[in-house]
Amino acid sequence: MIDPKLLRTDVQAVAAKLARRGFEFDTSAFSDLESTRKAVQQQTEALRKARNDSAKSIGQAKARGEDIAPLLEAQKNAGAELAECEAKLTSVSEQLEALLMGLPNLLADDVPDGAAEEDNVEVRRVGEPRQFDFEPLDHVDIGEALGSLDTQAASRVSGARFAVLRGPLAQLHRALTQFMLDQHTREHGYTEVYVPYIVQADALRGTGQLPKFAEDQFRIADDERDFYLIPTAEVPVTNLVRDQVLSADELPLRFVAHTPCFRSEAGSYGRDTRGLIRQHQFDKVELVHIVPPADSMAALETLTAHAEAILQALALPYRVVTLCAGDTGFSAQKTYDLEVWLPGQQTYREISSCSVCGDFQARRMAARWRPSADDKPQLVHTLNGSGVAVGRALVAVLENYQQADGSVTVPEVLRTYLGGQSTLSAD
RNA sequence: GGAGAGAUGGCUGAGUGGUCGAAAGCGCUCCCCUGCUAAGGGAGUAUGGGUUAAUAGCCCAUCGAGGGUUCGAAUCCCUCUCUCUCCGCCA
Repeated sequence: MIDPKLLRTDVQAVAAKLARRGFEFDTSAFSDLESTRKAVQQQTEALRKARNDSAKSIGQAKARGEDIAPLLEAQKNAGAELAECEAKLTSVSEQLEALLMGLPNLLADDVPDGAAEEDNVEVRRVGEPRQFDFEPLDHVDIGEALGSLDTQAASRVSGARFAVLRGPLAQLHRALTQFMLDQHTREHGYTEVYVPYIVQADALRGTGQLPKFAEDQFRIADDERDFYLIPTAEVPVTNLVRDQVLSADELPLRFVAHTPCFRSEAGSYGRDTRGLIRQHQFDKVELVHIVPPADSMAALETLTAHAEAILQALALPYRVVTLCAGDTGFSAQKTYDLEVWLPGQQTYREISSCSVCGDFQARRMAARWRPSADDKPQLVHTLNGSGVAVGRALVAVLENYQQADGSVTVPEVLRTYLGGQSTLSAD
């Protein structure tokens, strides 16, 4: 959530910044609502004070043993007006809240202009795409040749956009996950956390998926319960600091979690229908930082470097792009995408997205810290990034390490996780 | 699933329908005293919001959450959530 005080003091500046995203902010609607809120709140509080004062004097009169009947009589109708005002205040506050919750974060100043994906700016390329002396296949063909990727079985069980991995690919998938977790915990100093995969709406509101992106979520609701499957570990992990006041020596917090992620992919019909690229369920190793405000921009570089380290260790060629204004996500101030080279598709595809959110999520979930014992609680800054998406890493390994005979070389760093195997091949 | 107990400020823990935003203790901060990391004395110490130049005052709200009764609710009533104990079941 954008700082309401900033909106009150300089709504035009906010509108101008939001316009960079292509977001049209109706400033007059906001200002009208806000001034109504102010008037109604002041009226309500004045009425409450009057009620409190008179209740207090009734109490005092009674304590002195005086007759309070006339005082009670005078109070008789005071409640109605207050109740009316309170109802109006509630209604106005809810409208204002809804409006605020629907506003995306303000972009960092150095985010490049642009409307969509093609306007993203490449920051650097790392690694050289391999030269093949044969026509490289895409991961679906490789996986099926290995007898390890079975989309038909998945569709029998669960329908489209699911996959079943067998044998070598299931193991490679597990090896990748293990490797990433080990790298982040042992080399990068992260605390591994295991978190719920099912959360309540408040958690999703905290990180920004709700209320605006309800159609992207998988919801589990019946008469008694209402849950959502997590679309990313960012949700349960970032919400670990919900309603907390952390002390300065607890920061920064760096969490890593491996979880499945569930996305409805509503609105992506017909897109990436082949293979593992876009699934309803996929695994991801997620990095989350909780930092003092002054450190958040530097932390984005650090976090991104940690994600890159995974691709470097796997010797996968990739590039880093800064998302342009129009492509940057709702909660982010600034985002770097890591795009891995996929020889089978002759293109770079997103495999990680690293974002700094400033105090946007922290304000939504009241995540705070106290710089020193004398200070008032202040909002922390939050960051998250994939380190990295496991399914897409699997795709990248298959396509980059494929051999002419249909086998797949196992990247060095994964071999210890596969019992020393150096090659995956069909039995 | 059955039975019971509980939810109060950083922590422990009192609390009566009215001067309770809340005793006391601990912790913490500052000051005083003390010749030495002890003891003692004093003051302060929740969060959010409004107003404001103000992290000064003043005002409103908050004693798990939401409703209700009342002139007035931490205190009474209802619903819900969570925690703990015992039994059952279970990976």
